[in-house]
Amino acid sequence: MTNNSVAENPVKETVDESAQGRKYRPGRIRERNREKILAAAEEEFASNGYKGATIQNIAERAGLPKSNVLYYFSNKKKMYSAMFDDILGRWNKVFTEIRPEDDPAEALATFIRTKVEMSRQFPLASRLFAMEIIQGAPFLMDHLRTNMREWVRGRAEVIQTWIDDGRMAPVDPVQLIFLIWSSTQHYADFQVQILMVENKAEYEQRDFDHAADFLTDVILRGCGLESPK
Amino acid sequence: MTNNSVAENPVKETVDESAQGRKYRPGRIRERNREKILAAAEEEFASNGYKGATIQNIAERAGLPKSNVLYYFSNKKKMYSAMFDDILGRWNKVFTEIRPEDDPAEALATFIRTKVEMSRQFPLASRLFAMEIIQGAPFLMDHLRTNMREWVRGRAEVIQTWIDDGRMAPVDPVQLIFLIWSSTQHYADFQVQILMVENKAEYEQRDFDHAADFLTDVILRGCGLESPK
DNA sequence: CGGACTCCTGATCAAATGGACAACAAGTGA
DNA sequence: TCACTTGTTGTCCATTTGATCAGGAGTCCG
Repeated sequence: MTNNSVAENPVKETVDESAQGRKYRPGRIRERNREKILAAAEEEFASNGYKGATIQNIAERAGLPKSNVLYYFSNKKKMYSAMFDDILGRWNKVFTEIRPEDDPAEALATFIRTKVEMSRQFPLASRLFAMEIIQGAPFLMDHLRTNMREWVRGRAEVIQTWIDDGRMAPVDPVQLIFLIWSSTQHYADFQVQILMVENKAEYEQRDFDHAADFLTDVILRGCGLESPK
Repeated sequence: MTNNSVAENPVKETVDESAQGRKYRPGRIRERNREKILAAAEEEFASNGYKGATIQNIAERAGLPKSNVLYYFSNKKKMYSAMFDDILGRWNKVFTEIRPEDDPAEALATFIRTKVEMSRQFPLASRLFAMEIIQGAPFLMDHLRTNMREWVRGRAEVIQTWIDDGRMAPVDPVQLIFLIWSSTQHYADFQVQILMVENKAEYEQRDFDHAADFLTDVILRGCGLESPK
């Protein structure tokens, strides 16, 4: 019936549907509980996938009775969508702009570092996104088709002008974006594997710094650029 | 009770537990149905995750009654494990060996191409693996801790000797393996996203060739190497 | 053909789960 | 304090799902 909001407008402010026609301003209670629930939902959905996650578990993680959770999000699907609205909103605020007049090396380095930083700050978001895509993106299809496609094309064009101006090696710009995307995302998504292989219990800040250094170094050189600084 | 075989020995021949103490040679029927079921399981688990997958759906995909599926794999967990045994076995057969005396450029190029080819040939396997890791690798933990760790360390050592001999730029070998891993895996795991961004309906062979070319080009140059041939 | 084993499957069940609902509590502005 | 809105929660239910089981069909071999 009410179609999920992610598909329609991924970044809009998510107004809770059960507050329709209100005359009172919605108190803090609403906001606070919404946040608690969404945070719990991120954990639960990331650990078990959409179908595997249960409202009961989300409720427990949030420290609320199941009925109360269902009061805020009338069903599982809406909760999942609201969660992605949240995530995509957070991401969009951080996503780097690049311009033709920027220095290629610096711009790419910033992009890489920003994405690694996002893997550090929002690992759950990254994993949720990955799981959605892997499963065929039933909820994010529209977002990919519109916003994401435009985003990639925009950056690719800029990179292409850099290439045309002989400011970097002639590499496929779209592939380059995928490369940066995947290699940075990897630190969040495959955390367990990385930790296991390196025999560590958990990440430290310097692991991310080290990763970012390595990636900028190799990828920039791979593009015929000198790492800045 | 019977612990999952993946953890114990990822590559062993998976003998079906319900054929114990047989005096007759197990007919082809068994083998054929096992394969049908495991293929169906790959699809179903990859689409819905472990918890989201249902035996009923797997049965339908395999064209068998649910009871029959449960005759071959007495429960869901064993089916999931058997599936990973299968996958890891397939992978291990393809996994590239590298030696100190190899040419770095050629060895790395081969590695990259092999992994891209695996993304093309076994996209479901790749996605299943990714989902497992993202969800914390409850089933593959032991595999990561032993086989995978050794595998990475072995290759990293070889790469390090290349570096020590001045045959390539001094980059962190383990990070380099992660980079290759993630960027190649990406073509299978994020297929939907890539197709959507590039506005294509499905992959063609040349997409993989193009991707492999791009990755070898950029990564090798990033390691201070010339692409071979 | 007959026994021994493998293979197949419909019926059945207990547990889990998404969600509806109604009664009740708390907050809010006049 | 009153009227009205928002928030809370226990109870209940239909469905789904993993798994069991018993009986029967098919296959193989002497």
